[in-house]
Amino acid sequence: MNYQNLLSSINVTFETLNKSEKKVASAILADPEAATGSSIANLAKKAGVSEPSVNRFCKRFGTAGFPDFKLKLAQCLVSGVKFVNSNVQLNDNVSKYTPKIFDNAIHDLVAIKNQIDLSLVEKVVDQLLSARRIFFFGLGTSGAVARDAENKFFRFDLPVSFHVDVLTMSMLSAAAKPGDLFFMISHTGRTKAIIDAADDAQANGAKVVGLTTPGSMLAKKSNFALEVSVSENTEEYMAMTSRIVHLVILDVLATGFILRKGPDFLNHMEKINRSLKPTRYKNN
Amino acid sequence: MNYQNLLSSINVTFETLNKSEKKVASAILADPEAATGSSIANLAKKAGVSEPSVNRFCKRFGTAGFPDFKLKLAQCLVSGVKFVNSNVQLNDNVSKYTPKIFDNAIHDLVAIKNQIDLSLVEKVVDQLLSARRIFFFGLGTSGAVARDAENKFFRFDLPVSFHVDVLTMSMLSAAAKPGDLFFMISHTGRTKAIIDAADDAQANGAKVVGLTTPGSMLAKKSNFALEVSVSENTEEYMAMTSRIVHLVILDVLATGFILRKGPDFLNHMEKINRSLKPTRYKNN
DNA sequence: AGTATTTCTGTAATAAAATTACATAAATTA
DNA sequence: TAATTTATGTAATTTTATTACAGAAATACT
Repeated sequence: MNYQNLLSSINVTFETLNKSEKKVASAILADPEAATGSSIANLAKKAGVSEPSVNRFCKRFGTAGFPDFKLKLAQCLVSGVKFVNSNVQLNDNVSKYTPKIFDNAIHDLVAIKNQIDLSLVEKVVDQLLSARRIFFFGLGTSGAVARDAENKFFRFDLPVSFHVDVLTMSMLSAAAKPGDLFFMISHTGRTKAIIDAADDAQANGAKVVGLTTPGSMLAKKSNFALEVSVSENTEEYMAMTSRIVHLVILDVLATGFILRKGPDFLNHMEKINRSLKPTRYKNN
Repeated sequence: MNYQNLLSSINVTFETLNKSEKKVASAILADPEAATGSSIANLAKKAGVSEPSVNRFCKRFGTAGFPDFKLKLAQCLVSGVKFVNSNVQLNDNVSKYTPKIFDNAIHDLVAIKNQIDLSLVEKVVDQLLSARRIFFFGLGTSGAVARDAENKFFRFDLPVSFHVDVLTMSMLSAAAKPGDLFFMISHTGRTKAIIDAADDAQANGAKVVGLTTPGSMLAKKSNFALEVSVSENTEEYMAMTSRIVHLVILDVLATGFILRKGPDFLNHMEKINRSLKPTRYKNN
């Protein structure tokens, strides 16, 4: 049992628990923080079960006993993986919604970190290295991600551009050539302009990388689909964690690119960084 | 006492401790992991002191007692361990650097989540609510953040724009008026164009919010400084976690804004979301 | 349906752990 | 050196957790 995910273990196995264990689980899930601070008697009372039931519950989840359980629970709370009850509610105040927004982002990053297909990352880095030109396409929120990507990759000494204009996308994909890499960013993976451009680019022999939801239309049409699934219900209040994950994945790809280029390449980038000096005031 | 740094607090204050406290401190520092698992009797024996001495030690460091101390110690170990060894190395392969990039982002989000000044968040939300116009300014990486912010806030039924052009920034800040809100995004907080614009805007009676590094020039010049300090050395390979944190903070602000507007506002936003439907292919 | 068997859960006893009150020892000050 | 403060340990008390066991509930099997 991985104690980093003690809370989610409880969540996942909830239905398989028996009556009193369910009561204990509910009491803990309702307020995990509080659980780490309370005594076994207290928690038993809160859950409406006997103390030994709580103790048995702890052992069932692979801990030595109640104190050990509290310890592991406390640790798993720190790492921020508190994805229980982290939906923003209409009556939340600032001290409620703020950690929730953070927790959602953290939770999804942890999840994708563990799920990401490393060999696929490697393959996409290969593509980036061998591309003759790179285009980043994105609309709406993903437009900002595309812009961020361009801001990173233009330093790599090859023609990179980002586009948020559907007409430009049409023209570029119509004029695509082998050796071109079209990097399509779309959370839904259903944006018409992006899909159409992916089709055209591929028909013209260019390669398409899709950064999108698993199984989406874009994922299916991409030569390389970087699939990112995030928690639901972050959209209502527009805290879309998918774009956060997308940005981090682009960081990973950029890092992979630099490492493959070798140490000499760091000099090239240092040159670029130095150029920023005159745009800044000196410290203090 | 900040329990995130319990271990380093012990380290720092070590010399000021008295004899038996030093013994306890040494025993804990020698093997903090073990300390989290042992009983007070055990630790007392290991340190060569009495049990109440251990108990007093715990209270001195701001914890309720020994069990509470163990809990906080365990928590600080979790975040501390991750902090070590998460720098990308030149000879890292994909399975090494990928989790490191994720861990850096996760670590910083957890840190800021715990540090963020909630009353300041509330105040900035107030400003956003009462602003007549909102401008997001950012350059380079922060330009993408500014764009993302605009993409969120334009839905809020008030004039919002983002700018990445220094001439436009000059003109807008020169023409600033009371009621205008200038939201300046700059990781370094030393970008000349941004600082100058902040000065001008403020001189003209507009309010300035700065999203930047603690104590930076921009922080000092802002009416409201959202200060974000992130781990060093994420810049060399350009995985700048600061922008990730900035985006999440903007999510928090947007969420705060919506919640303050009340449930009716969700309808307004639903209308906006519906407008996207024809731009997308149907599922499957 | 009714009995047997297994699984679950609580009570009460026991054990372990932590805290407190107090007394003595050490250090500091006058 | 005596007075006072501070530090530390002993022992008692209290709190907390665990165990052993018995009765209840659920399940399986005639």
